[in-house]
Amino acid sequence: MSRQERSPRRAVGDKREAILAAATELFVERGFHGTTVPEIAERAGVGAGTIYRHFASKEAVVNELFRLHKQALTARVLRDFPVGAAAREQFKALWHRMARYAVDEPRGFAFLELHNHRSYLDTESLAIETRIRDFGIAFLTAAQQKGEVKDADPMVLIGIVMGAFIGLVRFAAECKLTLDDAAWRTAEQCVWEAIRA
Amino acid sequence: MSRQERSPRRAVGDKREAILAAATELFVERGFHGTTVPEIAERAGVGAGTIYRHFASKEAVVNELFRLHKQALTARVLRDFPVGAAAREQFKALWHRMARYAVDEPRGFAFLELHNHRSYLDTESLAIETRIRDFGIAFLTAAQQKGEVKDADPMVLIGIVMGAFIGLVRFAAECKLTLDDAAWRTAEQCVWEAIRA
DNA sequence: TGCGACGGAATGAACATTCATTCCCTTCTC
DNA sequence: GAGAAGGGAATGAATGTTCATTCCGTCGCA
Repeated sequence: MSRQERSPRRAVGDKREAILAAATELFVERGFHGTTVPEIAERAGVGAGTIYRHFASKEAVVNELFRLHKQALTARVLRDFPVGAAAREQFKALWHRMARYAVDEPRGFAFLELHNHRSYLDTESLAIETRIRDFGIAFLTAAQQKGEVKDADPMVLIGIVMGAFIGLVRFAAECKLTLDDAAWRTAEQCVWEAIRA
Repeated sequence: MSRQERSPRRAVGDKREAILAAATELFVERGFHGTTVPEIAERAGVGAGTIYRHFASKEAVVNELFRLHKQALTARVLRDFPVGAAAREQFKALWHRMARYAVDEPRGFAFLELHNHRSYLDTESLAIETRIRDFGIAFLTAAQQKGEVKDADPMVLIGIVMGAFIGLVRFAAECKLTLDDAAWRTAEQCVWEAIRA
């Protein structure tokens, strides 16, 4: 509380945050079309009209969320990437950064893995979409040239790796089992063995 | 036309099938809540009211679809399973049966992997849901006892395997690349290496 | 006291579902 | 064998509901 003296407009930011948090939860639970604006307002503890004070439309909310969460994930994964390291180390770095994001921001992660977002994302959101994938493909291709990763189609490999990661998180969530550090390391080793040369 | 003389009631089955096929496509494209009943009717080439002649509600349609597709997949995977074989052979059998289903019935597969179906599936549908998973866990546990598969938590392993499979199919679909037999075999080998002891 | 953020009832559009009617096939009558 | 009658499937305009969005009176702060 005390640190908010600075900004007389603190309530603005607070409500905006509350709306985004409530919308993330509800979109994860029921999907975009299954969630109503009054529901978002209620969970956020604001009036329905207030949402339109901060966002142009329900679509604007979902696009803002997509960009925020995707950029948070991308930033974490790409920051200080060990450029010169061996592929094994690079893979470990990628895996554990994604894992930390999935653990720290379970709702954000679930939101991103949600649907066929396709139908309501705008072009800017879709452009962000491919950044991590392109990075992954570049990593795999480089590792293949060093002979550290299997010489299969990089598309197949990235599908396996990303799928395994998402599958693991989803499965754990469904079975309500918490993945500890050991489980994450075990899984990382398994998936590395799937792609190593 | 001439071959339809046999069954005066042919239209009944045909329309029901047409409704289910149209609904599968639309649910895959737009999700359950994003699809309207009149849209389903239009794509099926029937009147909106006709849908209610065959199904009690939109929810009944999606539950029927879930059961049909899930049972088709389950039947394929479990039929003539090589009970006595080595884990390596059993895994290959499981993988290639799932692969054949995904190739033969891409819409059915996409439908099953769709959502958070949770919110609109009835209890009967949810019960079917777990059959393949339970089978997979039994397979993994047995293989672990034979020392052929890594001794990690079976939940983690099944999450990786199922996730990798789904990720592969999704990725291929998104990039519009067709997986040929060789790609499927390569992927199978990769994923086996992820879990083998 | 004035200004702008806020809430939530009001609004119009879009939806799932219904129902009076049409259409087509079968069967009965002559 | 032709024609009329009956019945059940199909239809799509009509219905009541729910939704995204708007509007305006209220309230808190300066």
